[in-house]
Amino acid sequence: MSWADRSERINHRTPRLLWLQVADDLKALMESRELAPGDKLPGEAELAELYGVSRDTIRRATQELAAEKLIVILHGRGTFVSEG
Amino acid sequence: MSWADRSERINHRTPRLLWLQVADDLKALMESRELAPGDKLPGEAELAELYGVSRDTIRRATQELAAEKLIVILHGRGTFVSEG
DNA sequence: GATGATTTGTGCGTATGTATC
DNA sequence: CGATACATACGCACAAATCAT
Repeated sequence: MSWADRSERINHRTPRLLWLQVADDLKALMESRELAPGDKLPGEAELAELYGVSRDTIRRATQELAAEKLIVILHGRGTFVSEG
Repeated sequence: MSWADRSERINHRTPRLLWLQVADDLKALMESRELAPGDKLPGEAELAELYGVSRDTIRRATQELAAEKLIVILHGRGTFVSEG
């Protein structure tokens, strides 16, 4: 997909955890197939900018998705949408 | 060692400081050699989850053990049980 | 092979807000 | 009130794995 600003997807003033909001948005992108299996996500630093949150928040979100096996995180390579 | 939940080692209802309880549990693991010299500890965030305490509490505990030279904390690398 | 850029892994320091003792 | 602790979040520095030149 073509990545543009996604900060409008994030509400900093609700009690809803930021990293959950990020995780949910990424899930929605995968469910709608805008993010397809095998696709590489932007780097953590870039995602942080796109969402307007810190890298820490991005990492919590991606680690949650990795625990759910929706994505795969590879050291030194990047983060990818799971195949199959 | 294989790290699993250690929250049962922590009693939140005693006046005993949480970080001391964590430090003592880590010491016990080292004395029993479940944690051997050179072993890498889980990251701060993971330890926080395993013990059911905050990262703040984990850091106080590890900094105490580092001051006692029982462990070595290396920026960007991790935390390791001291050799010898 | 060597070098530098990219990307994830990890720890450091700090801040805010809440709750409990 | 102050001390302790929790939860969340920010930004940074340094390390390690990988990739491109």
